[in-house]
Amino acid sequence: MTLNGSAYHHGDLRAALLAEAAVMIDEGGTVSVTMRAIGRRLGVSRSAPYRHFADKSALLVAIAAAGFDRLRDRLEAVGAGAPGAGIDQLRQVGEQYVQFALENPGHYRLMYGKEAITRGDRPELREAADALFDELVRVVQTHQQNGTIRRQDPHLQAYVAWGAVHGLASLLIEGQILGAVDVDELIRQTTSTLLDGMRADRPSGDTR
Amino acid sequence: MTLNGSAYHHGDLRAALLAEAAVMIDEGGTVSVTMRAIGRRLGVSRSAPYRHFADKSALLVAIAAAGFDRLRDRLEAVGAGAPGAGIDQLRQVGEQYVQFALENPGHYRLMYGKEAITRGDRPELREAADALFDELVRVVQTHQQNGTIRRQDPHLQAYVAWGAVHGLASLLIEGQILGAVDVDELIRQTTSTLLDGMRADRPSGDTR
DNA sequence: CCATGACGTTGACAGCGTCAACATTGCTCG
DNA sequence: CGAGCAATGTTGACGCTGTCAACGTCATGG
Repeated sequence: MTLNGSAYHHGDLRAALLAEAAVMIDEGGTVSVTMRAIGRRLGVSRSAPYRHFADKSALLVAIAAAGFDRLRDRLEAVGAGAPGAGIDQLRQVGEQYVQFALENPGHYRLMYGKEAITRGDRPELREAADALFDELVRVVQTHQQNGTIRRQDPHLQAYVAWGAVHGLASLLIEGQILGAVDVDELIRQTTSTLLDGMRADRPSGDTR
Repeated sequence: MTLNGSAYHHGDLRAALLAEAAVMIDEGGTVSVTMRAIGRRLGVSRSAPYRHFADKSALLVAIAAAGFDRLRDRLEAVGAGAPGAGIDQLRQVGEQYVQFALENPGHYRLMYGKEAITRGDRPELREAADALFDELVRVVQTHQQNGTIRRQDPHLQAYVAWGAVHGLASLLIEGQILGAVDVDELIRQTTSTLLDGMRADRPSGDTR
């Protein structure tokens, strides 16, 4: 690969496209991301991006997948410090999850919003999302073993937890939560309620 | 108003637009909804819709707001039968919430996805969403009073519950939950965990 | 009975995603 | 070292979109 290249050949346009699109997402949301506009901002012609991504959706998929990777890294880092620690660690994982969404609302929306990403299954995206979920399952299993939470199908429990933090993150990002609510308190309350429920010795009511 | 009208004047185009757009949303998602396509399908010119909606976003807002109304009606209906009943009623509210999303994925996405709806605050949409949340708060208060769940700031608790069901619904709709998971069991597990957490006498760990 | 306003249509414009044809470059292999 | 090939970038074009302006057409109330 060429480091710089002439004015004609960009050098590393692929990386530049990803970076610029990411900036645009944070500035004006996925809606503002336009193949032509990215090119314009990078001083490149409108269809140069098509040398690196089959279509707009492929570009967005790459960015979304990278988002899943970053989020997974962040959650992994929580457990890295004190492996197998207790309930505070579980709580931290949940809080970091929501925090990530709050810090990168545009990215987060893109990761979960199928609207912008057409054309059925993009394996790259699926794998990145699966890797994130696997990390959640791992965390759940660890804390089942040390008795922090009830023993139970870890996949099921991981989905429940994922849903809780994702839902909160989503509501916050979409501006559904206004009023005089202390966001930090709401996050803590959510993780507390969730963990209490995951710790309870038996389900409320029968499982039918 | 005219009941039928000639071939020129449609009769009740506004309602027809809303209905047709709703159908299109369920068929192909919000992406497939196009001002021109709606007109085409209704045998009307491409800019006829602009006599009834200022722009595309206004049309989508109207549909999304109607969705919130329908969802609220559905949740209200759960409580109407046996006012103030116990934990089974609470569970039912949660399950009906998720069920609504599963039955109307396109609508549900539109209701919560700010992507398709531009131009800042549309009061119509905000009011509809607020009305839904108010209903959730009411349910929470009722069940606090009859001792089903812990007494606590009802708004906070309603947000937690909303987040949990919304998150699950969202993950399901976006196809994040695959594998050999029994969806019904997952829904039950989510409501069980949530309700256990809302019932616990004190938060896990201090509230800090 | 006719003017007026509500409703519908057509023409036009700019912006978009994307393809095809073409230009330019750097790297590889003889 | 030089030729050619593959990678990369550009321009032209097409059909689609949202939306505005100018223009028909109709039902209705004064």
